[in-house]
Amino acid sequence: MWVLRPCHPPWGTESVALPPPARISLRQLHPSLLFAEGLTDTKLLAARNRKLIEELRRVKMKAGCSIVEKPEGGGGYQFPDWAYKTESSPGSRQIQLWHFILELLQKEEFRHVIAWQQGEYGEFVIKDPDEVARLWGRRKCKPQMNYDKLSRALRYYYNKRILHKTKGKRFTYKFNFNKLVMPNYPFINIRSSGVVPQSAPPVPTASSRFHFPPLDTHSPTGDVQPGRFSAGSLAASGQESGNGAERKAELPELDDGSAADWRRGVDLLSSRSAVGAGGIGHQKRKPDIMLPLFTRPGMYPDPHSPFAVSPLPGRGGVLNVPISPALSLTPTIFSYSPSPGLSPFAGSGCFSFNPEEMKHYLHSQACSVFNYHLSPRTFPRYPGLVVPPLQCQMHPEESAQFSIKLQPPPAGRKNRERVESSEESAPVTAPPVAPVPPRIKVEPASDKDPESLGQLAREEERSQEEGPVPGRTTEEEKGTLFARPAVPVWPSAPVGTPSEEPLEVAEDSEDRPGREPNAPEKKEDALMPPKLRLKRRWNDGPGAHQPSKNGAALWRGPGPRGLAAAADA
DNA sequence: CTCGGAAACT
DNA sequence: AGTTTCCGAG
Repeated sequence: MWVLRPCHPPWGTESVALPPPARISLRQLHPSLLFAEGLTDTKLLAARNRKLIEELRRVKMKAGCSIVEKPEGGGGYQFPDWAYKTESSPGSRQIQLWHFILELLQKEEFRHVIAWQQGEYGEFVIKDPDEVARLWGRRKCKPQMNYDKLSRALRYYYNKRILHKTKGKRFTYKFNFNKLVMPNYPFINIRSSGVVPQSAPPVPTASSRFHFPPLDTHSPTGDVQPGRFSAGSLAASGQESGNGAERKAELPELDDGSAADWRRGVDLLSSRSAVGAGGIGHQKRKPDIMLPLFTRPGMYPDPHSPFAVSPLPGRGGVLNVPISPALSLTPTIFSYSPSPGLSPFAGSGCFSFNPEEMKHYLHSQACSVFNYHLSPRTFPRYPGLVVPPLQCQMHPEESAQFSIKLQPPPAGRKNRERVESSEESAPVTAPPVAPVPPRIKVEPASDKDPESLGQLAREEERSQEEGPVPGRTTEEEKGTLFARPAVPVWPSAPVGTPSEEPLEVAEDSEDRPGREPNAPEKKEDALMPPKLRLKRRWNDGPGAHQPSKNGAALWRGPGPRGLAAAADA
């Protein structure tokens, strides 16, 4: 079913008046459209509808409306299946902010607005907050959107651990790809997927790569097509909210590697594959592992993007039947497979890896864990593969000692180019890069990093409260981890069995070392109301335990909020 | 700028 | 559920 969402055209000229927020079924506009509902020959329908859809799209563009297609339509997928989060929020089929952010990050033309941060994997900088907000607002038909509001939305991701803030860097956030993508499909090499301009391999040194499906060439605000994402997976955030309601905010640590996630994912996907994958659900079962066909790293324009770029141009809008990478592409030897969350892999289910590749990956992961604040849990367990603790090769700009992170200061708001309505005017040409001052920001990495200590304390507390938690996200444990890498405990029979027990054992043994010193803090923590303790665990800073205003938030009393808003509108 | 509570909105 | 809107506090 198609829905017309009156909205500003993504890249249209200046927004004049906002059409009433009505939803118009395409059927009304186009009675001849056939709908798959209740019909069986979806292919036929899809074929026929495609034409009509094209036509409608044209109409829609004129009207300044965006069309969103539901997966059941059987036609081309406008948004990734998971974007609709059908499992967790049946009614929600709107693009989510983080999807949107990813979209922007993938489009070269928005580099001047938002871009991956150099040197930090998964980290991105909003170079032009106002512009990003504007784009977001346009996408969501919220003309009043501004960075303040947008950033509030982003902050909501902290607890969900989709994002976290890079402290000390303005407008800089970081995706928790650890949770979202990386651990799941480290070696995926999807051939014939499209180009993602701002993309690059997950980790600088990794030859492993995966491809983010191509975006529509027209608009990243996707008014039209964010691209062919895998239809199947991505219960991503959905998992948190859906089945994992209980653990949602309460036990966020579980998100990261619990076998439960795996199972959940499997169940989830198997149950939805029929719908989401449009009839190719059967593919999900067979993770054919093939032998390598690697390309050399370094061909990627942006080594800091978690996404690899494909040398091949996308195949346009033709529908590739999406499959569920979470299932079909996940090598079964991965005993560790956390939430099949954000796994934007497109359909041509062809990926490969080999031991060499694995080694690369693991090394890279090691680097990532340390340098990029990923969780050590991102280490998959590979039988017989031991990763030497610290032998990461790094790119020149990242080759600083582990204890020190060198980063150019973010282009501050003042530094950044004031592009007036760049959207309309600014051609894709040289986004005048803000002249980066010669200053170099030197961050002490581990020991002074308050996160580490606090985190450790919280880890301790957690294990007390919740018992041995298999799926902790122990980002900041990296220090310990690398100082004294635990002997990896490889599950004995991992192939074909997402074993959990061995994993947990390994997990535990890994997590044990060096937590004593934090006992005091732990008690302090224990005194804190549970709710407060939950917060900040992940993105914690020095002030993590200070009883901020939080709990005793000011009571502003209820009251119609909309009035004021309506007033100034 | 950033954080996060609260309430409203979709 | 996922924001959007507002806002006080750090």
